[in-house]
Amino acid sequence: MDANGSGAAQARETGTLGKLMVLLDLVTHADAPLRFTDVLALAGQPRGTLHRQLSHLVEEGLLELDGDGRYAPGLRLLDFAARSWARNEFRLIAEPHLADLQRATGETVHLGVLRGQSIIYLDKVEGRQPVRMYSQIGNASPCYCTGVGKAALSLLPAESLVDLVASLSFTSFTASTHVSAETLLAEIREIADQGYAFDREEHEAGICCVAAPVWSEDRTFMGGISITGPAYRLSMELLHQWAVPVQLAAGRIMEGMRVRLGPRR
Amino acid sequence: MDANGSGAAQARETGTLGKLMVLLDLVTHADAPLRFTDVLALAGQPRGTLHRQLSHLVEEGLLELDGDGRYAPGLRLLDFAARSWARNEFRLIAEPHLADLQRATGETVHLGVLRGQSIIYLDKVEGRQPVRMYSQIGNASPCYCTGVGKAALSLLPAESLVDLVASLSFTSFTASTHVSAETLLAEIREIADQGYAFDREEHEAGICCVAAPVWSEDRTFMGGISITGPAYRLSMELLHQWAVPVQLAAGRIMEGMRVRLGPRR
DNA sequence: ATCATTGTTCCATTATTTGGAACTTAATTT
DNA sequence: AAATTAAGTTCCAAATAATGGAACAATGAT
Repeated sequence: MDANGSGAAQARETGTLGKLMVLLDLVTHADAPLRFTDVLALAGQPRGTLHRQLSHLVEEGLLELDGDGRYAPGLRLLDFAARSWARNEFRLIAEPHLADLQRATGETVHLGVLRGQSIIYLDKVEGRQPVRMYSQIGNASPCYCTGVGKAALSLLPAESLVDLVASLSFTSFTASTHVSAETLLAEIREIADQGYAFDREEHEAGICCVAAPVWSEDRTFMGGISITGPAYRLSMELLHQWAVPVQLAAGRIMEGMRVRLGPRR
Repeated sequence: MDANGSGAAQARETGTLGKLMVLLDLVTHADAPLRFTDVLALAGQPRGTLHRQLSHLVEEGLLELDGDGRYAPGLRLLDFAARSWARNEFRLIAEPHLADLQRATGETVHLGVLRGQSIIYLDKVEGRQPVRMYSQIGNASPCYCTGVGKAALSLLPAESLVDLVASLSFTSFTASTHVSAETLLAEIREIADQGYAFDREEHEAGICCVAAPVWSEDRTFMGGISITGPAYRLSMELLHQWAVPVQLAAGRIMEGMRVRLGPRR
């Protein structure tokens, strides 16, 4: 939970839109469709106001209201997302290099970028197992307990890093999850020196990864790529070996970005 | 073009949100990131107003503004969509039956629902080829030239059907695309009798399919499933044979919905 | 049948959005 | 390099939309 960047209910300077987005967040983050009364309790707004807001969201297809009067995320969001994804330049450039890395290692490869306090996964290339589409793509995961997340944090200038880390609220997903700013910052410094990051079962028990940072020159995209797999198969020794190919792939992606986007700036 | 339901620039009764969604549509439907001036020309609004609206959308992560001052769809949309998709009950119930159908035929199977004038694809199960994730899922396609779309239309009560068809603006994607309400309505009537629909290369040259309608009891979901493939492999004779298994799979999905959702109503 | 809960509509008040113009910055031309 | 033009940003009184309390309807439980 609290996976997305909005986190605390801070007042945003986005007027009417901000209020509606809070509601959209609320409904999409819920574990099941919510009744009007449920939303009422969560949103803490006057009934009349809330009713109109929800109506507008439904009218626009951002939410859906089923026959039982329960609100669920709307399918129009899928259409928007499909477009957003299909045309994303960072992903388009990275794609072949992710596939190469997958073939070289046989394990699952991810591409993610930092947005607020979260890593949003842009692509995933899996091995032979039947792919569960959408499974990871689009997912927002915390930056402080994922390989890509920590790699991304290592790209931030000192001040931004401290600010961002200070604003985190740590959830202990496993026994190894960072739960303090101090230990996290210490590891980030180490990652910045080394040029690669590990996830030692910090987000999900039994899953670990090695990641390298990737960024675009204009800093629109700051994220990373990772090789992920089950801990029983990916020893720390193996992950250390893979640090090199991950960094090389990251370098090739950045070179691709430079060639593609550089001339224009 | 005009793939989603919003189609004509009809004034929506959704106040501020509606105006912002028009902008979001505009930017996400463009073929490339748009400069402020481009959006200005397309939206036809005062500069000051537009500037604030775009700022709000960017602030909320629905749009992104790169270093060159170009607006692109925001990645926060991916997060919303991933949640919308992950929890969609219709898809969850249909999934195993889609996989069965894929195995039985060896061809690609789709699940889609009608939203406005568009079919939004909720799932796709492909054969052995490496799956291009997101490739079709989330995509909005016209209802009048896809198998799933025509199957969905055959579920509508006469009056709604006529209204919807009247509001369509036909684009001739191939030589076989319906371009008139009359021929389309005639085929829909036929489909309603038969219980299955074909796409004879009407949306994409060389691609055809057979589809059967699927709906939930409360009519929240009206759509269909299809077996799709290249015309050279899928003769009309073969598609006719597959009409039976597609209809059977559709029936099993609906039974699954009844069991899962029925008790609550 | 009655009461309690949930969901919807209404409207004066309040807050936000609007749009024109002035202003700043960046790009282009002379 | 200076002048010119275009692009992008900020400001504020007027227009518009959102708010929230209360009354109203629909649903469901006792």
